Amino acid sequence: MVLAVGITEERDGGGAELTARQRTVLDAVLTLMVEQGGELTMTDIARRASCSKETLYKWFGDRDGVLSATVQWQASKVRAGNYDAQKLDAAALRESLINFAANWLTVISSSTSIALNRVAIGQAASGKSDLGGIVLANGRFAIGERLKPLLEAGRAAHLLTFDDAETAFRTFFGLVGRDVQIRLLLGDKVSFDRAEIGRDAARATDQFLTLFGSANTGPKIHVL
Amino acid sequence: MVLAVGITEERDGGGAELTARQRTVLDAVLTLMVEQGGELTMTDIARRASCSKETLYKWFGDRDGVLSATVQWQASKVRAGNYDAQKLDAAALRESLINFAANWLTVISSSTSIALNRVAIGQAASGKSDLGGIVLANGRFAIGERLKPLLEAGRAAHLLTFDDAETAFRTFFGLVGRDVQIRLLLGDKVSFDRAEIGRDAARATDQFLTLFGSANTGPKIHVL
DNA sequence: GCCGAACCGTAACGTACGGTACGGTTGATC
DNA sequence: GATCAACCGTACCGTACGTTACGGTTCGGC
Repeated sequence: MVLAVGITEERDGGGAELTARQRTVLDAVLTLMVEQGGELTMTDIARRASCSKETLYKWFGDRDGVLSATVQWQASKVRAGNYDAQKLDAAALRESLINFAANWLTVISSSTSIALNRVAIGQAASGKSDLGGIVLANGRFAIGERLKPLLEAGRAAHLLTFDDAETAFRTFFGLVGRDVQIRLLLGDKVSFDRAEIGRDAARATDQFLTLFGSANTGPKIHVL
Repeated sequence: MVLAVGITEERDGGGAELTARQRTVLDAVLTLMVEQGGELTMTDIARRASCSKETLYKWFGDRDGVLSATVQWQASKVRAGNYDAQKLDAAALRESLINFAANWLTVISSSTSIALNRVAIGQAASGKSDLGGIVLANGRFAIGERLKPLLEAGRAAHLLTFDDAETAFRTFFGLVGRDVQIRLLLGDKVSFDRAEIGRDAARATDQFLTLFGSANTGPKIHVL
């Protein structure tokens, strides 16, 4: 729950201690990020959120605090439920993996995620207040921790074969994401509707099962 | 010689028309990007390059022009030779793929590439002067165009099976890059020495061959 | 040796923006 | 209805930085 945020910074992680008003302010920051990219001034934020700059500074300390709180606020909204896999057979495993993949693709192709990652990357360049770490912890690493139990359940059920869950997950990550995220971050217009996401998720999952599935339980049809 | 800085951008691609002095200036910008991240002021650049700001503006128009010229200058240096594959057998194909993968991993994990991508992504957020497009064209898409002939030669030699070279390449891209690039861009310290790159390149290649290799020519040993 | 072009170093200008101060308003508490 | 805290809107301040201007120096051509 509490996110360790580097050496300094020990803000709460989930936004649980934010007032409703503060949450609406941070939502305003989010929409502003999406609308005009990383270029948000404190004045912009104050105007959009209909609050005074003084209040912003009182609540969040400085501009960096506003950005940091916004990233964590968004992160706290993304958490999806874990898939606890009972009665896991090959079909259930495949379906769960496809769900994970589709979910992930939906997240990274959302305009909110793109804007947030851009801000965090821009910040990572200049070094202060580890937004990149927060985004990683709530994106890449969070999904890894949520997926690993499923992979290990698959292994326990003799549906998957691998030594290291982390390594297996990283391959899954690569098969699902491919070049999508970097292209989106660099401004490439990638059309990505629901149907396409579903197809990609299934393809990535079947490729993953080809690589890591036990001999007797490969995918039904290997779709290239 | 004079760089057009208009709406549409129709700059020359390679920096072939830059004078030696201009190239050293752009190299100074590159090292500055690496050293202090996206935060470079015109004064910084002028001081580091031992040139006057007036000259910078004369040569490149404005700050954006400097950044854009720098990105293209770096891009013009990255082009590596194509692999023309004669007498292609399974071993040669595998070796070429591993070379591609290792090369690519080396590039994306270099501090220059990271700095450049960060600048381009930051710019992509604000919209003006498509640095993201330039980086994509010289990174992701350039390597795609260089790899496809090899893939198609592999198919012609009945070593690979796929319908669409683009799709096959994107899977290869995902297997090679996995989460490396996004983690590096977000500031995660990923240790990545030459040995590790070699191992990753081989693993990704063997996974790719498992997925796309013809039945009779899989990888020697499937390394998970 | 003179001229002009190119360029360096630095100073100066204008503005945008982070951060602060302050008067006015709302709303809860008593 | 008096009091007080929280907050809005706006004006204000200081500075950093993009951009321009200018005096001084180097250097090739004649």
